[in-house]
Amino acid sequence: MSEESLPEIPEYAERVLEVAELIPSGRVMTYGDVAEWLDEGGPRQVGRVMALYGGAVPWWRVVRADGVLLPGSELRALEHYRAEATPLRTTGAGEHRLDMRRARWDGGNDSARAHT
DNA sequence: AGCTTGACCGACC
DNA sequence: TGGTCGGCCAAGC
Repeated sequence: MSEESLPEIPEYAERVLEVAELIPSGRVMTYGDVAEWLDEGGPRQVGRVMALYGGAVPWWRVVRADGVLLPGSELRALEHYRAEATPLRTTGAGEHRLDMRRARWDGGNDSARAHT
């Protein structure tokens, strides 16, 4: 029998979304990191998935490697980062960017991480 | 069957 | 600090 009659979401996409849900509050993962964590696809594939189905998960926790806020949803993202106390940094132009060195999450291996 | 596009990345200058 | 270049992988036209 058929499994689902709802809009078919590729399994790869479901995995990506699953990882997005795993990212703890106040932390972020890059598109590339998610792809590596899944050991499949690439940053662009993850980006595509997020563009299509990201609305169903904490999309603001999946970001670009350079820490630039999601174009078009910067304000929305910024609100979340502030609420979650995600490490941010400000550029010379006064633009808000993520402090990737501190905000980047390795996937659950940071239990003993510490440094201020 | 080939070219363009995209919520990308790292290296270089 | 910031811009450019080449590489990357899949979907659309």
